[in-house]
Amino acid sequence: MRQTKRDELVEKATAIFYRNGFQATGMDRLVAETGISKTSIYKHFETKDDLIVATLKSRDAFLRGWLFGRMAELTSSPREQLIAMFDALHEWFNEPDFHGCMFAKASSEYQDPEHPINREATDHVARISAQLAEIAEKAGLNHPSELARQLALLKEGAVVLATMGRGGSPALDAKAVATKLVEEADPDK
Amino acid sequence: MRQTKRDELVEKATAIFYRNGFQATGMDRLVAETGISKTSIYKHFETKDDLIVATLKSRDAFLRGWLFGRMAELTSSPREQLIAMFDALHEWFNEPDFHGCMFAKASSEYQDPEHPINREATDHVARISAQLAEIAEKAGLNHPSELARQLALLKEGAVVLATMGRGGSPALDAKAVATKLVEEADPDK
DNA sequence: CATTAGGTGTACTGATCGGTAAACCCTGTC
DNA sequence: GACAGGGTTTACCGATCAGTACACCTAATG
Repeated sequence: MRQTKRDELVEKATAIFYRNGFQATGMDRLVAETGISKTSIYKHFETKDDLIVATLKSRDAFLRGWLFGRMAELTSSPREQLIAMFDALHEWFNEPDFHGCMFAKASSEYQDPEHPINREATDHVARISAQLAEIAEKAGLNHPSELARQLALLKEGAVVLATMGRGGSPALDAKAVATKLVEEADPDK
Repeated sequence: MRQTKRDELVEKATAIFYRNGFQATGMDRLVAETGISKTSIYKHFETKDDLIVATLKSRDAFLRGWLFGRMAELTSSPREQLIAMFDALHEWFNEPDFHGCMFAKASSEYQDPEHPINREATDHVARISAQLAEIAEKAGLNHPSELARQLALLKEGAVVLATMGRGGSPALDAKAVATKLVEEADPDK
């Protein structure tokens, strides 16, 4: 019942795809870097695309778990969590192996909205937005869904600029804007 | 002196790469869809990467020209232009052949910061930020460079959500935030 | 001991990749 | 009328692509 080999494969493949890109990573390279035979890989996944989808599911669980977990670590107040998200992002951007958002890359490389890989990517951003809206609601702020959309906007923009920008601290720029937005959505004036 | 054939190639290749992705588009397909022979292509460009860089330069000139041109059409006031950018973006997102930002895709597919294709992509966002800062300065607003960074944040976030989001109007969400930011940067309180 | 499940290595398939070679075909200009 | 530049077609190169076939190994279970 242990499916450790499959898990090991997904975990290693996630890292390799993230670092190296999807189309740019051949199956032979995957074999070489994971030490798992191609036969074995294709016993667990019918196609490369299936494997990619699995890595995205894994990454989605990890990333959302980490982000919202870190926000909860930083503060227990839902209202402050919305702002603390940008501190968490700041930490993420400054990790030495930060290479942008894996889902943005996936969506770039597989543009067809019908493609399961693209679906997985758009699912990820939808889930993040939904969680933000939930927190905004819990915080009792005005127009929680509008606020969540705006915070998502800032979050995605910060990721892009952290990836493609030249220096600076986009997460902190975003935090400044987010702070204003949250203050304005405060029902107590 | 006429380099019409080269221009025709770059123009057609830009559209194909934008619609189809870079790595996913083979040279044979480029030949088939442009009607230009491979020999001819390689007489103008040493490698596929060189051609890609040329398409990015072309797209950069077109996109920035269109965006800032449209902003100027919508209003002559620099201050209002900063806000009108999001109306222009809204128009762009709703064009039937909108497929996201070509430079984000380029940066996704060629992650190495030393790679000329990645450089071209980061150059593009840097140029946009610089132009925004220039306009903010001209508008006489407070902290123009900070404001420009925040507007760039909103712009990139809107592009991502327009590409990967599910419906909604991210450009208009961003416009609402941008309006507040510009108002707050007004030196006359 | 026999069976079975999960793993391995090696070798291979046909297709496609980026890029090249060579012969030819116009259309202008000296 | 010779020549040259820019274009064409066709065929090809070695490398790599995703995916498969097959024989073998090993450890747990009956």
